[in-house]
Amino acid sequence: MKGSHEDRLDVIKSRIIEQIGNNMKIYGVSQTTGRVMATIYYHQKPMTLDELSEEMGMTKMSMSNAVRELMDLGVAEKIHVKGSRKDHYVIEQDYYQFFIDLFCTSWSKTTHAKAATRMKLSRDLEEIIQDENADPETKEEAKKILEENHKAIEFFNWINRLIQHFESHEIFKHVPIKEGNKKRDPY
Amino acid sequence: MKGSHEDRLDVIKSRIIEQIGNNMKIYGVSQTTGRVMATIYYHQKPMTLDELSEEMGMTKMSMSNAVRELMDLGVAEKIHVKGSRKDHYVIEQDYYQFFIDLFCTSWSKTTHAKAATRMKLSRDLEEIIQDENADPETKEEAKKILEENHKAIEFFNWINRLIQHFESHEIFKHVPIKEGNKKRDPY
DNA sequence: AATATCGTAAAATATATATTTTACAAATTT
DNA sequence: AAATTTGTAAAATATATATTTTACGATATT
Repeated sequence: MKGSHEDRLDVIKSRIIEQIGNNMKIYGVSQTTGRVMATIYYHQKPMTLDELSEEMGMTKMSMSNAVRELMDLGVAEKIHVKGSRKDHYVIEQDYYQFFIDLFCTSWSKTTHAKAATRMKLSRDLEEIIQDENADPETKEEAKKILEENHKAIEFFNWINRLIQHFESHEIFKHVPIKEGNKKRDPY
Repeated sequence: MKGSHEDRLDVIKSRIIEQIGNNMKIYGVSQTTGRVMATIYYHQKPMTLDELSEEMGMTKMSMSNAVRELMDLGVAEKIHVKGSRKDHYVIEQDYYQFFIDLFCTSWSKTTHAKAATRMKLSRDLEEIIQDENADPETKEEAKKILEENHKAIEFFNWINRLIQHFESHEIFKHVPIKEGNKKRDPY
């Protein structure tokens, strides 16, 4: 009878971990990576690749890939535990900061490069528009695209400002975390 | 000489479309769907599946899948053009509204269901905690998970409020679109 | 009513992604 | 320095996703 409760708890835990794995897919990370993240989170202590491998029944290599992805996203950190040769990994504990990290990493990754590309294309378009030999119809279309490009660049700038709005936690002033978690304030 | 400018314009156009296709991947839509979206957008007129198929060099079936995905995300709309039997598709023209549609659709899709699951699990945990036969250690862990669950539910609520913050365009008060596009106001 | 057109479901194929296996360099212990 | 352990790259395999082909019902046209 005693064991059945533990079993139920394990079921609950694995369902939560599974759910988080699915959730993470919208952030653009693979299900496995999401599960690794959740596993470390619920373990409450830093974990090694071998522990993860054991716990999840997958190869160490997969775990290595997953934690790298998490570190790239800025939500996992490699820490040294003295007495052990193995790398240990910890996960951002704050849900909101976690969200911000994921959101901002994936967004800022694109905007800069994309805006730069657009600007380059805008210069090409300008050339066509300036060229006197260019066919008027072509020029007309170039102008339209140039305008679109301008709008796109403006939009990328807005995204950047939005990222800042989140990173600076300004957003919480306008969409407050209602109750609890007061300790996040010091950020 | 005249043709070369047109060619250059085509290159620019296809690069932009390609870029948008890549961009969209972070929103969780496939590259093809992103390209379809960009193709319709830059075409400036409603497009049919056959036109898209022709333009993109892919089967009509693929186009059908893509536009359905876009409609599910709330960024494309099927319209009737009189005189034609074929369905025509249009794309949300406003970058910001487009962003909001994508963001909110993908987020709200998860939160409701996920919060419900968590609440159900919380009730299961309560049962374990209340049960006098349960092992104290197990109870302790159940309490911890229950608390985590509570935090998660609170977070989902925050996400919902965040979605509202975007859908209501409140966000623009705090992260304004600097210049131009004044016509968006009436939303 | 017969014929043609349109859109999409279902099955088949092709492509991309995830996972494991194998191999090896770098660091650590003996 | 030899042997062991750790983490990861590269290649091989397995799995999932995207795309096309085929087939067919619904609607419109003749």
